[in-house]
Amino acid sequence: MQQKLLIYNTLTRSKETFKPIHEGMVGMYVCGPTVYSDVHLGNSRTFISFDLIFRYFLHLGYKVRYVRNITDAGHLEGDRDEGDDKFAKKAKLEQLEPMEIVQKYTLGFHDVMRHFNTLPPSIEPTATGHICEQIEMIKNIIEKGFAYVKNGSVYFDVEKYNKEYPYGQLTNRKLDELLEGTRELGGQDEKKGRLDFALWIVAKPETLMKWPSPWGLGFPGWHIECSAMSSKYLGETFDIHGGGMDLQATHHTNEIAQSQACNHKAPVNYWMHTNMLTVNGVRMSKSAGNGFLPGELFSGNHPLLEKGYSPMAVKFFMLQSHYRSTLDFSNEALQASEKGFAKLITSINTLEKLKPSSTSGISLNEIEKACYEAMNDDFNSPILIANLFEAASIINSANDGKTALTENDINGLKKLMNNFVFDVLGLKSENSSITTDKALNGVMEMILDIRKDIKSKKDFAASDKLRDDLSKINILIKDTKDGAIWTIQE
RNA sequence: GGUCCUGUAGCCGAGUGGCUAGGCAAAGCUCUGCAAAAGCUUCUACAGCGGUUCGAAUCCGCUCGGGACCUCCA
Repeated sequence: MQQKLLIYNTLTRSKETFKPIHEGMVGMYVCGPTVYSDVHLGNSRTFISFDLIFRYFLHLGYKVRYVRNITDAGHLEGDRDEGDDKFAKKAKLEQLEPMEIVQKYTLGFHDVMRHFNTLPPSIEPTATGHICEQIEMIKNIIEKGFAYVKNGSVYFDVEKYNKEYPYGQLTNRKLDELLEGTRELGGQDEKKGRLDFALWIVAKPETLMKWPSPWGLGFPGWHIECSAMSSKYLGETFDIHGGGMDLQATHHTNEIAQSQACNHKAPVNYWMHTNMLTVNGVRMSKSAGNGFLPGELFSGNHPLLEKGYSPMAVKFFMLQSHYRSTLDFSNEALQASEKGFAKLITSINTLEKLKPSSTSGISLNEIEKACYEAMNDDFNSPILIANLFEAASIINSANDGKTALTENDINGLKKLMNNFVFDVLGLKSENSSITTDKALNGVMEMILDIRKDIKSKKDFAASDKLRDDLSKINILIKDTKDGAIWTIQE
């Protein structure tokens, strides 16, 4: 806890020493998914990155309130503030109630997160569950004079806001520059300024999801939900707000404006943004049509995939790059991670059978220190992993009898691997003979014993048949110099 | 057009003034009835051209690539 932790803050474009508002506690808000379709792999990367951050804070002993929302209303197809929201559109398409869409994809999202072994957030609030809070906040913004009502809709007045606060501070841009980049307002547009965005949108007769408000029936704009829910659960100013880099320019910029307009203070101390997953150098996204679904990746059922990859191999692949760098997706890279991950896990298993020696040939403290230094430097997981491979190499060397480890060393290595591989990185062993099924374990022990007997009589035909037959029911036998081991192939 | 980011060995990726990650692949070796694993060793790169410096992949300038945002997106 007394360690100096550096965090790259988008606001200042530099690494800053993390100082929580309340000693020993962290308030963190991360923009969650919009649940109108399946989350793809790029979305998953963001949540895996923040899972790493969440886990590291926990490991350091912080009490963390991690809020990650579910956007289940009010997210329009375009930014024109017209038309139906994404849920209603999808609902019509699939002939379902909007809330059936929400339920379906929320469950799917949770399933994916479970596969990736991410910890659930402390609170997972939904936009539809916080309509009152959003309406209250909009009322507040109107009272403060930064929003105006037009035909049942409410818009945020960006140009007025910018006279008091720097609107484009998060992307380091001035209002004039932003204005140049936007499209002309159509004649029928209700907005006063080109950059103005909707806080509340009037319902049309065909709108499915709508709520009563002081301005009539309607539904909230996209940005207001995060401001309303983050301030409700974390306070008017909280420690960390995260999300994908693509949210920086619009969504997060508007969040700051909304909160600042209400409370006259900055809502967030540290803004953290994760970078994009790319395919052949181009960002993975729904609109580009190059999005992989996690399920396709696990099964290998996709034209661009040579085979399936396990969730942990995919997660390890992501953790081998820094969260602020783009990461390019390819079969080759994924296979490299799959093997590297297996190597790391194998070394951890090897640790169990090491015999302690009376002398020590290593300096465990140095490796441990390097691991913490890596994570304290803006959550540098690639460097952490490099150090863990260093530890793996020591373990292998000890197993070969080339390095001496005391009992203390071995226990220290176990603790190190357990802390960083399982707790901080959130990885888990996938294929192993470690099963809770006592009967299966007993039977396998017997079979291997019998096979050992057969082999010692050099009846290789019989022993190979046993191996082949077992592999047909997905139990793999490998003969090592220390005897045979078995694994279940999933 | 505007605002930024980026170019690192066959591939993926850290590093941001001197100590030159790591993984995969490849080659050689060890172990080995076979199969499969596993282990060890080797391989030294920073787009190009200038500049600053005792010293640059790292700082500055230019050129050439790649990408993001400014429109829904994690």
